[in-house]
Amino acid sequence: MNYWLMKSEPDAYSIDHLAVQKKQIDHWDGIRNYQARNFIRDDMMMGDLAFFYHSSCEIPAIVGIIEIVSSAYPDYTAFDPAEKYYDPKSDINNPRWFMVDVFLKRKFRHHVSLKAIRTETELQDMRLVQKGNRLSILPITKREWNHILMMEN
DNA sequence: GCCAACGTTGGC
DNA sequence: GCCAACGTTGGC
Repeated sequence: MNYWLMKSEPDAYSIDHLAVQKKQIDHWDGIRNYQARNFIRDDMMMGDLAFFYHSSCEIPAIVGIIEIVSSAYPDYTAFDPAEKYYDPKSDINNPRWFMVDVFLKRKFRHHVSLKAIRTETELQDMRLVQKGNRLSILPITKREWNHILMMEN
């Protein structure tokens, strides 16, 4: 059982987009970074929990909790030239990119902003607050997970 | 819109 | 394998 943080730009896909999906389940597509790909393909497991993080927006923040409800499978949007994240180098017989399905467990009553996270001495080791971090999938320790849950209240 | 920090690409 | 050029991410 692992903990993660998963980033999405709310203009492209926010937690409310997930909330209106049937059964509140959707696929998490568009990962086009090898390190993030390796995390979801090799380390992510069904039952893992993740924070849903809004990036590149007015108030970057953790906005809810999602559960991983599939194992990793090929990201089929990479095969479709009409898709934004089409990648001609991803072969259907040897897929380069993967995705998982996620289920919305709950939206936070109070968002936990990046700004607030930066002020917590207990969270200074998080890659999220370190300089130059661009990874869209980040592992989180149980200690960090619990601390952020505490910050919500 | 700016820009720092990466990651990727491709010539050599 | 090196590295300059280029593209992207994401906070501010």
